[in-house]
Amino acid sequence: MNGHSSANGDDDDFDWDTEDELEVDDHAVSRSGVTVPGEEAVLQSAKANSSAESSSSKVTGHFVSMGFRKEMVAKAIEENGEENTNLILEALLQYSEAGSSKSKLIDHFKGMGFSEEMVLKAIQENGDENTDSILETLLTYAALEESAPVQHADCDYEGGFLDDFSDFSDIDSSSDSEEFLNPDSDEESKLLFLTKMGYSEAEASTAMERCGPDSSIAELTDFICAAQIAKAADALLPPEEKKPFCTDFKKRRKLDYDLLKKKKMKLERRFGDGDEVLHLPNPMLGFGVPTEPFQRTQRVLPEAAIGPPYFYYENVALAPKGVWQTISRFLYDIEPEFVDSKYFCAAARKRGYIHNLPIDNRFPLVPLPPRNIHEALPLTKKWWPSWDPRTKLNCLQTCVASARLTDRIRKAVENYDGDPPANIQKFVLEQCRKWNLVWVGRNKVAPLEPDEVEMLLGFPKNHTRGGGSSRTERYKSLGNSFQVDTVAYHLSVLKDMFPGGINVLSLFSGIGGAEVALYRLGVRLKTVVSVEKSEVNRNIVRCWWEQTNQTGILIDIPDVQELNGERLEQLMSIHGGFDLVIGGSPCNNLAGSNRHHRDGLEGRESSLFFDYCRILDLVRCKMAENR
DNA sequence: CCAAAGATGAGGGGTATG
DNA sequence: CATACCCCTCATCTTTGG
Repeated sequence: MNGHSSANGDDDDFDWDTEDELEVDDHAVSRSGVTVPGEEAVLQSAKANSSAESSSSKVTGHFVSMGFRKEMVAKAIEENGEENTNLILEALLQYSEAGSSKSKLIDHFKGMGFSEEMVLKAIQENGDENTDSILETLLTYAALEESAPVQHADCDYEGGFLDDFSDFSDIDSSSDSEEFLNPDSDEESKLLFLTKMGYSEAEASTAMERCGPDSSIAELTDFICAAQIAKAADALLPPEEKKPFCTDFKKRRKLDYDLLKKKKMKLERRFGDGDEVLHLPNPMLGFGVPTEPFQRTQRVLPEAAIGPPYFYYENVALAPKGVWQTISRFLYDIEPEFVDSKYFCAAARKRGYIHNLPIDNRFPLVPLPPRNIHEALPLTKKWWPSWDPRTKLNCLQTCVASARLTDRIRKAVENYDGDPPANIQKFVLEQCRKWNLVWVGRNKVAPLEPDEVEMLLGFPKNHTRGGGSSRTERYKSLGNSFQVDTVAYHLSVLKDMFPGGINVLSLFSGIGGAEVALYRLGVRLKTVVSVEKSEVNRNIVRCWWEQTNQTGILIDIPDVQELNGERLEQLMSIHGGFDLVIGGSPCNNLAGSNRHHRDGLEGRESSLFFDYCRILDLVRCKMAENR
């Protein structure tokens, strides 16, 4: 996780570098992929280092920047010499505290068919945090092995690039280099800094010329990256795919980026052929829903998956390819249960759930919520035109339609006495489906009100209302939440098992979907430790907790990073172990509606999934110890 | 008058299904 | 091939509160 984790504070604080940082990641991957055709990658970079002035400290710095302790690195270098960074890395992995999770990562990629050597190399280049980058690098290696070797002479930048990138990637989080990022720094110091980062003087000065004297270090390195990537792309891509030179730097950068993205997709498709594909069930009934006859009451859990504690993980079903395989792999290879909440309420919500709960003797919350639009929103029935065939709403999302759109629809429809012509109907229906609009008057559609969303999702009315929550925030929090009836159905098996109540660790709690589900099931909440970064959401849960006269204790923690082994141990010794670890990690880098950063499980927010795993592992270890 | 919070509107593509 | 769908982000405008 990089320095400014999304778990604390909003992204707004870091506007200035977010985009660049992400792009640099991608550049680095593709660049390194091209400049490193064979197995000498590591040696090569080591050589480049030793030719630099203070090679030993640079090697040390490199590994320290990867998150290893300085003493450890020193020990590893002493044992293995500084020439073979591969050996050093291996040694570090062995005695690192994070060794277990790293070897898990290595195993993960080895399981995908990559050689250990390649995997280690890729991890070394990308760090162990960004598995997507690692995968991308591995895919590039694989592609390069297949295709003709790339000429080395083509690239002037090979000198220590790998290590330089690691150094650079560190700049954002290392406070003592902040001065260099100051756009006011004078030209000489910028030049010096760039060369210190390993770029050639020629590159640095070209970049300064092109970007102007006021450009920041970030802009300059971006430019250099783009120049390098352009070269790399030229070498990699067949001539017909080359784009004409584009003078607009930003545009050009985007072009290169898009090209490489496509390339990656192509590779993944080819590479993924051998892999098993995880299909979403159709209809999406999971192991069964209360309203349909299909039901599965038995399954065999992998040995490693069996609790305590019970755990329950949720995320969007329609994630990019491979994401659910990865999630499942990290959660003890349990088969995900994909369920569409349209079988529980009047709105669709396709989600995947991975849990180790029993699946027999489930029961639903009563009363069963209305399952079509007219029952859920009776006032719309009067105005619903016969040519709108919808009976269910689409997924309730975080944003709602603009007034301008509903106005356009009104104008389009009110021109006609009877039914509008087919093309108008098509347009209106398209927009209604896209924005979940309902008919609230003659020729009048409208987005759902927040309290209607609360009802559809199974929350008490006004659950998110007031207490400092704005309208937009309500939509956002609700859109990011559980459908309570669906989750409650899965959790219902706990009721008989824990008549005295349970201790819950609720990660990424949001507005408390899990807590509300358990409460509505009649499961007593003894202790709830709730981790949620949004203060507004924490207040919502706190208010709900107090007004429902809970007899247990609610502890809220704002930052998931705070929940380390020590803190967990403390909590568990005071309150007893946890019976249930529950949470849905952020989906915004997985969700289809995200136009900008649908980066997969390694995205800035969605990568918090790995914190879920980390914490679950810690709880499991401590629970096993105390048995 | 200003700054900050809130609301608004514009905006693409991956993945599955037929 | 077309079609449907998706726990969305960003820049900009508007409102609020001092």
